[in-house]
Amino acid sequence: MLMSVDKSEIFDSLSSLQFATLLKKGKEIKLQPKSILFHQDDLAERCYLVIRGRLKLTMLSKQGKEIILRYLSSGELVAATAVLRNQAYPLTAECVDDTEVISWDKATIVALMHQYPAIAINLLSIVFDRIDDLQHRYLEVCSENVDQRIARTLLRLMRRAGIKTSIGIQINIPLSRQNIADYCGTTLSTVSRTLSDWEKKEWIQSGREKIIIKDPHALVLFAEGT
Amino acid sequence: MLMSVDKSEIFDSLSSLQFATLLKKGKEIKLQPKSILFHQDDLAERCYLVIRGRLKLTMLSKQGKEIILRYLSSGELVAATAVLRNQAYPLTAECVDDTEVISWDKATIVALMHQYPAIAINLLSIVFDRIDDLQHRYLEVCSENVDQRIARTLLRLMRRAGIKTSIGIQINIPLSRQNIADYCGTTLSTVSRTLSDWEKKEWIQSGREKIIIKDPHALVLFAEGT
DNA sequence: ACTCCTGTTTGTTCTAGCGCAAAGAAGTAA
DNA sequence: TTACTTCTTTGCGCTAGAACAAACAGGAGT
Repeated sequence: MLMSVDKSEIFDSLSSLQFATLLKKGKEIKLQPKSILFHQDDLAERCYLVIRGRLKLTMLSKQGKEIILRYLSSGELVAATAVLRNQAYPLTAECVDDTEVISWDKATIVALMHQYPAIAINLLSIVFDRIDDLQHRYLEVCSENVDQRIARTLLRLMRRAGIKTSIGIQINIPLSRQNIADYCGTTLSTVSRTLSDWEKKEWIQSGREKIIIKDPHALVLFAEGT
Repeated sequence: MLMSVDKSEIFDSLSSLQFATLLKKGKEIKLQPKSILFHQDDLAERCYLVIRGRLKLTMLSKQGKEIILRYLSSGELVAATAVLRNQAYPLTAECVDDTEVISWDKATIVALMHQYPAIAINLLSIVFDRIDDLQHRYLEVCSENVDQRIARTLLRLMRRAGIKTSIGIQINIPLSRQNIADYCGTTLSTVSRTLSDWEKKEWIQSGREKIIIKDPHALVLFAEGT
């Protein structure tokens, strides 16, 4: 199990001994697919490191529309900042697969950060990635049309969760049309139409909750608006 | 001058002596309105603390559309994360008023964070605010219609830069219709139409680059979709 | 005063893409 | 097998809001 976690950026400069202690201080939790790790607006008491599986992070708007902010996989940390600030979770974390996480409470995390200052600095680096990602997506949703955004979404997911197959790179997350729509701020029908179109062009091949990208380059060009 | 800065969150738990040393280690820069502090895609060599005035942070999309990410005022830090990671600035910072900033290079910032671990932790807190803001705006742009977003934008700016006047709360930033459009991902014409409408309803009063909010409550209700 | 420049208003046209709905396909459980 | 549930495709109408353009207005400089 350690194998899969020790790549985690947050604990980069710790020795394996230190890292083991750290894991021991946390609480291990196993979760079923579709179970909720925590709900948006609940008070953030613990933060979580994904050990195995995948989490889907979503927000719900006042009008009840769900948007997907990010998929997390093993080695990634969630809710650290909310916990540090004694705030409510700003989003909901739901498992997509069988998932295993380790959690720490605020006191432990703060103590750890003072003991190993590198943790805070590494955490900054992670948080910056999120900002960067969000800023770009915000830019996209403000300045690009839906099809381009769908293309970028597929590419993004491919990079984060792609596995090679004989005919292309498959996105290794069960992903419905609705999910993609929630991910890039559009509707199910539009995604379906667009994907059908790309399937005809042989850029992708898709089935029920399954997408294989056959021609990433074509998608990139399309996303860039050419 | 220190007066205006020592509220800055980042250096919360430092003594005034420590804080003074810190300021001395930085380089002071004075800038004219409309001058550029740094450009998107330039290599990030220094980060900046605003002492006086205001910065406008923008990103440019590949298609050449500008979006406004945030206005910064005194006591706020920008580009710390980009500098820490030796990356390019992900955005452009432009002065809106006469502005004064202090800058540090990477080596200094890193040294400071190791000397005073509280800085990194405070910085985390700031960065989290940005994420929170961005996530909410992302949610809005995905799930709300333009008018609602314009309302939220005005309210947001009012909270960050509002000053009381006899007839309402004025947004103390020179703000054109185009700026508002860039801020919430729409077009000049739409903003103009919407504001005209609200002016008739006496929710706001506006002139050239000037907006006074007369009825914040009405705007809140409208933004919530009621 | 006049001119220039930059911002604002408003009209008109046009289309991307949303909303709704109905039918089809792929799993799943009995 | 059948019945069910959940996902997907596709058609059609409709409207929010973008795009373009022309006229208008407020400041700054001379």
